[in-house]
Amino acid sequence: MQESGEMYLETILTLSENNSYVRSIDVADAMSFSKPSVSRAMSKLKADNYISIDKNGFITLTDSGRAIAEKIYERHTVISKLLMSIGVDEETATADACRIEHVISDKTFAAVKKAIKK
Amino acid sequence: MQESGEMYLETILTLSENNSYVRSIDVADAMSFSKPSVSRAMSKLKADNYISIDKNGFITLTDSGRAIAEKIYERHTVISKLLMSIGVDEETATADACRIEHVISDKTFAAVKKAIKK
DNA sequence: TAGTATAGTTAGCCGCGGCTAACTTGTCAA
DNA sequence: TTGACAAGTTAGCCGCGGCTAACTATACTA
Repeated sequence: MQESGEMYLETILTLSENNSYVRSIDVADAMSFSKPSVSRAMSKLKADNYISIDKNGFITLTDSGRAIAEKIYERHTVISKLLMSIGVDEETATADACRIEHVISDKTFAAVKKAIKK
Repeated sequence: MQESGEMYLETILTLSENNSYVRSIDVADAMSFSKPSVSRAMSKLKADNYISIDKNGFITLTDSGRAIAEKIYERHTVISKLLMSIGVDEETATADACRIEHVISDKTFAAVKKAIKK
């Protein structure tokens, strides 16, 4: 799983929470990517069994896809909060969290979660 | 400046501190990259005036190259310390710092430096 | 019913940044 | 002097992940 795949899954998850369905075009709009870029990405995610797509083009996360999406989303929220707690403005914190969330190890994230509780 | 360019400059800086000269082959060994990969990267860094290479193949950072290398190196050390201070083991902290150092904004890094003083 | 808008796909381009194979160049030792 | 090793370069391959152009298919509307 590459960083880009994680971003697609995370986006599908957040769109799912706010809408009754998610299509490729919704992902494309949300991420400001072209339709073909998203179409190809969805094909790969489907081939790897991270999402399924019904005959209407409605996208749902599989268990393994959801596991990744939720993992990344949790990191996103925790890292954002951590950054804001040390004085980073929300916009910057969100943008940076979006990049950090993909590159830190499980060990480090566990330590961050522990630290933020105090 | 891409992440890979930053890594090359940072590596050249650290090699410079420990050795009397730095050649492409030293960078290749340090980063476990092939000679051609480093050769091409050095050509680009030289074209963009981040390094100069003398007739012996000895590489030195220009002012702009050094500025970037030192910026990244400072981030590396600060982030490593931060992670270790919350209980991450040194190896993991170093590896993760190596990735985080390239993706955080100046604003966030400033906040991290401020926070770590306390 | 015909025209138009929307969604998706296919084909193919690009820059990035790794790689190998193979060549050149220079140095040093037998 | 020659042969071998070390360093660097050139040419070209690859996967990644964006992109546009152009096509198809569906559905709504005039």
